[in-house]
Amino acid sequence: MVRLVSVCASLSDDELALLESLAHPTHFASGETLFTQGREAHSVYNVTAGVVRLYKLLSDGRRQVVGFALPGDFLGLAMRDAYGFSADAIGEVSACAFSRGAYTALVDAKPHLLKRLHEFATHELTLAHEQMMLLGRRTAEEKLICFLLGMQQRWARLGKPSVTVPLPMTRQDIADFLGLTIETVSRTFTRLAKDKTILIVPGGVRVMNPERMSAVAA
Amino acid sequence: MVRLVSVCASLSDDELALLESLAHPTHFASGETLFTQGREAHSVYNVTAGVVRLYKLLSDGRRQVVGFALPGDFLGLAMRDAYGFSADAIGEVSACAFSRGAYTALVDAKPHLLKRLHEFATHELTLAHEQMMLLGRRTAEEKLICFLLGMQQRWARLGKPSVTVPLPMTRQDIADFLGLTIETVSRTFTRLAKDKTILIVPGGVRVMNPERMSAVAA
DNA sequence: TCGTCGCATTGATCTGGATCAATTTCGTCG
DNA sequence: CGACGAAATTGATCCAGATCAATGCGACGA
Repeated sequence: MVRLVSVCASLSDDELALLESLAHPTHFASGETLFTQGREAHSVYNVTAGVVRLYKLLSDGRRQVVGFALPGDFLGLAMRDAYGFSADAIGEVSACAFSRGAYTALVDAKPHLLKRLHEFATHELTLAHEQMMLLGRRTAEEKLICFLLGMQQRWARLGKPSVTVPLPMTRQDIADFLGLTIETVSRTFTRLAKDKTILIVPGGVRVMNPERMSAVAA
Repeated sequence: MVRLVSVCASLSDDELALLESLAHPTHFASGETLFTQGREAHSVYNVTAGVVRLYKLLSDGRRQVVGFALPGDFLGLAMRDAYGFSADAIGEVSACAFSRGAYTALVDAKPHLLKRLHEFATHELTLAHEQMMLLGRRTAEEKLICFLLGMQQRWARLGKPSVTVPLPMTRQDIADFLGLTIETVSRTFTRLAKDKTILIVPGGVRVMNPERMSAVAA
């Protein structure tokens, strides 16, 4: 198995062995559901390949995408009785599943690991605060640009630095992440492309004017 | 000292004694700053009395309030080099301060405490996801109603259940929390009062029609 | 090759909440 | 009490982004 990214990077060999013994490697087809908001939380997942859409629904169908999980990300950490959001695969996804029991046992036995998970959670919280700023106070163009730069940085931290940002999710997913409509996302992309700020390519976007984009993101 | 709420509830007496020996009781006057976004993170705080406004600023002055801390809440947990947001007192505030060194030592020494802090952080993350749903997908009226019900529940969990929700923060603070303008907040309050859904009283709001409010919050 | 089904784009119009602009209310201090 | 300043309310108007409504455009199977 590929060495788990992020959380396991600082573990000793015996801790890593223990972790791997408890992990169930799992695979999900495109569009398949990892878990559903409100259902009993049976497992925690560590994504090893692919992208996962995390979202909440309102009873009338309005959707808010709360994040996109990339390889290395942990899902379902809240670990109360029920999952707080739904998760499904965008394209093919591989993940390591830990049963709730295995997870809590592991956490109790290895404070070291708990510390890493806590760091991961506080980092997530920081990102959530930035997303609040974005949702509450930024314009459509700023939202799009911050999203593109954010995705580019995340891929870069995973060892895939590139001026071409892969966007495997649909325009609707992006709209629901940024609190916009699909039409506004599409129009804003078109406008940025006319500006020569970006170039729209199949499956993603090429960053053409990073200076201007960074300036807008401030 | 009053027994610290939430995090310390499940600690043994010796752990509690250790915690108290490291805590610096601190007091802040109305409007005083606990810490500022971007500054070096020297302390973690546990609020013991009063309400704290947590917010992020954009370079052009746009503000997003990311939360209001009530007694029992922990601030500055992210504990990277710099604070991720600013915090200042709404009215008089008392808090226990822990130096960064004391905090990390404590966390390393007491996995039990770390587990509690981690639970606290994951709960915060769940609230942050709900706030994203609110900011991205709800109308002004829904935002206001969810905010009022949320504050009511939080006071209730602290042992102050009441149909009158105290609102020590300004309309501007509420607007910046909900991603609205002060005028929209004011108008929406007025409309809800005309509906007899709420009654505006000095320093807060009285919930008159909880059924309708819960229905809107869905 | 063609038809069809999901996206995505583009255009026309509408509207919820923002912005601009006065008041009004309230808390505080001389 | 009366005057001042900060916060809140209310009204008039505007506009960014939503909504409504066609197309466009691959990918895929027959």
